Amino acid sequence: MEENEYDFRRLEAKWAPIWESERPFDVNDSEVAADAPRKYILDMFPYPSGDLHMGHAEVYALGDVLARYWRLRGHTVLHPIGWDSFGLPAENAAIKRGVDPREWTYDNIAQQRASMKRYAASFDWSRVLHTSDPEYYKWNQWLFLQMFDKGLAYRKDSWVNWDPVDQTVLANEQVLPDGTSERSGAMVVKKKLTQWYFRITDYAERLLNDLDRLEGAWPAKVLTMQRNWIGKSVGAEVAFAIEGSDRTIPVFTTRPDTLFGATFMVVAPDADLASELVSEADAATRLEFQNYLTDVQKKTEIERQDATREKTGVFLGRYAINPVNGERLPIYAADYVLADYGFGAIMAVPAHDQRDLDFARTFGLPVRVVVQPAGDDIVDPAESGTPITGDGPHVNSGPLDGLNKADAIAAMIEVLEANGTGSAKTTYRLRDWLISRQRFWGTPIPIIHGADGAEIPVPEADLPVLLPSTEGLDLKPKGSSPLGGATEWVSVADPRDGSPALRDADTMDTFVDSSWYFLRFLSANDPTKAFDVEAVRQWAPVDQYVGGVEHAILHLLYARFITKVLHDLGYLDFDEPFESLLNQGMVILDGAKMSKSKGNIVFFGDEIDKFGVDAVRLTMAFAGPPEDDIDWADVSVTGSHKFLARAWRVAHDVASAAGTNPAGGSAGLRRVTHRFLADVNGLVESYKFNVVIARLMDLVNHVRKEIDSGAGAADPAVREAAEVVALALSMFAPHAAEDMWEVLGHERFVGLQTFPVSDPSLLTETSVVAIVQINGKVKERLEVSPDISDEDLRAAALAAPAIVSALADASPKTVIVKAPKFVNIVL
RNA sequence: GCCCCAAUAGCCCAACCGGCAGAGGCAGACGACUUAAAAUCGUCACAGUCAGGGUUCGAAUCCCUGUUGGGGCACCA
Repeated sequence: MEENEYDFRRLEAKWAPIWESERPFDVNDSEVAADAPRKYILDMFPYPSGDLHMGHAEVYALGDVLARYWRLRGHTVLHPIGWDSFGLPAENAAIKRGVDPREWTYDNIAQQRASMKRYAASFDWSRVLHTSDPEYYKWNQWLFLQMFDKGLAYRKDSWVNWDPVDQTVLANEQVLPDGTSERSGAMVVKKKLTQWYFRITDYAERLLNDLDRLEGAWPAKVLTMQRNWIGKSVGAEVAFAIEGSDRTIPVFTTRPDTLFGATFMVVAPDADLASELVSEADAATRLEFQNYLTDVQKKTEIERQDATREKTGVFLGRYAINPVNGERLPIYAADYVLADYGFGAIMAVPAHDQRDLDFARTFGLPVRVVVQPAGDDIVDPAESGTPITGDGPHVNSGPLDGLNKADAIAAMIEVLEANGTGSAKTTYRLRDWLISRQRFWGTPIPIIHGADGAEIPVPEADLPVLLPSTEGLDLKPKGSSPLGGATEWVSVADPRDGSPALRDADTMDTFVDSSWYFLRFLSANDPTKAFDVEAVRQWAPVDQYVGGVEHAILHLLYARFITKVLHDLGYLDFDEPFESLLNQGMVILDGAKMSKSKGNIVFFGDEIDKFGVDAVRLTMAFAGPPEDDIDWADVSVTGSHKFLARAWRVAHDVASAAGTNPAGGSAGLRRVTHRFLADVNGLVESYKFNVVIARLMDLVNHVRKEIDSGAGAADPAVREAAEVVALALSMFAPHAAEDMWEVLGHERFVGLQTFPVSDPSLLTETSVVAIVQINGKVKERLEVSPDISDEDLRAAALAAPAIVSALADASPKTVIVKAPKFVNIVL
């Protein structure tokens, strides 16, 4: 192929080695001026399973647009990349093939890294990290110890989510709404196990409140999902005495004002409380309860969550005492009450709660109305089956009678507090983050268990606790960590006195790894600390984060949490990690998600081979708004390729010398060029990459026209336009843009240039077309000066022959004038 | 069931504070170049904005109702 034809293969072969050796996008902190404007642009790092796919192609194309944009705006941009390389797929692959997970992982990383280089994203390759490197996970262990020290990492015995396929526990966040594992797809079962937790619930209120600060900078959808997940609810805690017992049952309610309407009490069958209460009942009741509990535990999550199914439960043979009126309330166990929310027990107010009403109607329990909204058609809930949930004056409620809901709630809390039987209380749906996993390929938990049961942190000097060799180790999931089988590794001396002790054999959830990696990038090669506080001060928080919405809750919530913890520990002076967030959509095909089983996969490598890196990247950005899915069947990579060829040819046609003063060039073309410059910032910053490209195409069309039929290739305005095209195109198609820049006679690198400033004096038109309407219908177009006054335009419109004849002798009622564009004559 | 978002040309998508529905692309038709084709260049056509109602001098844009599609939540006391 000749050198004057656009050939993406030649351009890729030419520029890749130059970028590789010159490293234009590496950031050396010692060379960045203290007052240089900086941007930290971060793309979610990949998990190394196989080669890159089209989803990666999209994130890294879009992230790179933003990174390159900020360089064009004169910022020093940090744009790092690494690999999230611990995790189950490596381990499962290793088991299947009998190899070390390390091998599988680092082979995949090598492959992805090569593809990533070929993709020419402007990454700083000097800061690459892999979370499975001891140099990285050492600091994971350090983080764990910091949290352990503050009581934020702890072990407890609890019902946990167990994935029977992967044979490990899961965090709540990893269980899908249908009760399956987001990893293996298996139906998750509950198991009672002792596990490590991070105390994220301590941060629930801040995690919720600080979402307000992200309003507008994060997608509204993500904010909503996080708010839902945290699930704050405000109400009161009420203690019920139990007849024949010294203990009380605390319950949480959002409606303490309805306490006089409580007619029974329900505890979760799988809560310890239920067993405790029933233990003193008669044998028949105990047996009935046992059978019920067994039934409940056999239910899948889907069955259990079906709100439409008939309420079930058993009477426990015990009574609670209503603290405000002394009434005896029978206590039931029923599975519509959850063991791990609130206190695992509720007061039931059937008149005002659908679930309680359903239960009461099934079991023939009394229903007492205590809120009576105005209106004749209020039917007894016991009859209608519909509870009264609206506001209204309270009745049958002693001191609360006549009060509305808000006042009654406040009054009731006062009563409870005065009696010492309750208080205001807020609960959250969010539970503590279960971080231990019974698998090999993760960060070992740096704890030693003494013979006396003490949990002893591994001394910081002994970090990292390295994963043992897989030699002779059975990685097959068997319900306990494979590390437990590494006898030599597990057996250690107690740091306190040298007596025999055991290492904790579990590894950490890989979401721990990714919860702080953005900090590690800032000093990725520093062996002495997790992150450098000075570098953090310079770069963090992340200005722009780019990645998939599938991490809306998990990763983003955890990263926010860990950031706040590190803030509180004094390491960070900010407490939100990501200032703004862009969620890109998915790449799909023919309306469906690509999947191996459906065989509708578009392969990254194939597309790049066929059309070139630039065309694929351009297509990703041009397809539509970034948050929308891209149907690969709807886009034209060929079209992108054609445009790149067209743009590239324009640079070749330019006949003026580099440095030519554009003044005096075609005013029309200069106006288009400067309009583009005036608009490009706002467009990129509002993520309208597709519009930027459309405008760029428009600009190229104008230059083409100018070259072919206007003032010609020597017009300095043509050079000016071609240079702007090269600069702007560098955000999307770096090879083509870099080559254009060279052809235009400039020193490399186009990606390190800055946009010229738009000259406002070039933007104004010499004349504009004003439309004249009569009753909203366009009747005439007038060519007028752009700075015409309302009065002059009005006069011109009324004097226009077409208007005069259209009006005949009708006289206008109103004339609305918006100079210089618009006149509407209303009759 | 509840909440949120969307719907513009055959297709992907633009349209600022309400002011001529079109920036760009794909697909299409025609023409130039060519022995021919590809490539390239040029020209053209195509919708009245999901439906119905309202506000307004004027609505794709604001409000209401509905339809369709997408997403989130859902026995959380």
